[in-house]
Amino acid sequence: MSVEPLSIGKLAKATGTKVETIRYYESVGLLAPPARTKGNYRAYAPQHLARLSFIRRARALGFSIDQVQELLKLADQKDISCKAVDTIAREHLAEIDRKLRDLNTLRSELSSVIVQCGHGTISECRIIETLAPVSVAGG
Amino acid sequence: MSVEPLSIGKLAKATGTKVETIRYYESVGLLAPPARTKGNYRAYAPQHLARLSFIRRARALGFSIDQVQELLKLADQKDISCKAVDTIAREHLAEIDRKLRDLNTLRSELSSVIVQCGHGTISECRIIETLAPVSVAGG
DNA sequence: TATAAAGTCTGAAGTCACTAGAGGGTCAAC
DNA sequence: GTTGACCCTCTAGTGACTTCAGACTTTATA
Repeated sequence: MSVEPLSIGKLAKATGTKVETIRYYESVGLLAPPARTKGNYRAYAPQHLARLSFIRRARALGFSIDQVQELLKLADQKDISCKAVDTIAREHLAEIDRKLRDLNTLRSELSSVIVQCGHGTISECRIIETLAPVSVAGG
Repeated sequence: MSVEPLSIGKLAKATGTKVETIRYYESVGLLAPPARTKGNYRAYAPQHLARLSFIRRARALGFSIDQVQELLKLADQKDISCKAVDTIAREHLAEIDRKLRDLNTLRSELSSVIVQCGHGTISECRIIETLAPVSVAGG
């Protein structure tokens, strides 16, 4: 049972990506070139959809294109050893944990701002301090 | 008790930023211009350190410079109403929650890869699927 | 005190990851 | 058979830095 191929426009819509960005990803080797129709239109398979979704989300999380490439390699580990997979995964895990910590502290500060505003109080907003690890002397 | 001002190089080192990036942030109005020494060198106060730390972390989390500006405004709410603070904070909170969800799914997939590699097994790596919300038909 | 090395200054050009535009071809629908 | 939406390639523009050139300041060493 074969699946309908997607036009670039439909792929764009399905992933919330601009058409130009998809072509750009192809040009830098992030997304494999799809088959072409008789009229030279790109015809994407479902794997492209999954892959592009992943790329977009990983990019939105602050991973560089090179890092996304590495993560994608993990997914296709055929030509990569278990040890290499492990190393790459561990490195990314450490970075993800840093990001999670930062996001959580930012989140809790923002939501306390919201709560206080809801009560009509403008309180001290300590957003900056939450992500500034160094203690600031003198005050 | 006054605090030693920081040179741009020391500020850079303390925050893991390049000197040029700091000057760039000043040029786009993200970081306030510091005082200058007799020799026209930038002399940063501790507030700059906290602020720059915040900027770097927020950028690493995928917030644009404009968004970082908004977050910084929340911290200086003097000239901004409680309602505006609330609105901006809520919007950012929604985005943060999306990022947290994505990071958590990516994290759990990566750590299961690590566990399996630790046992010497290369299992199916489902990283892509974790961040590709759409179900892929045909297989 | 001289001077070399390291750090800083401004301004302009280069890079990465897109984004928009020009000029033209393809295709479904009327 | 032509109109309009969609697609093609190629080039240029934008945001957020990064690098470079040429000159000045400060610190370390002889």
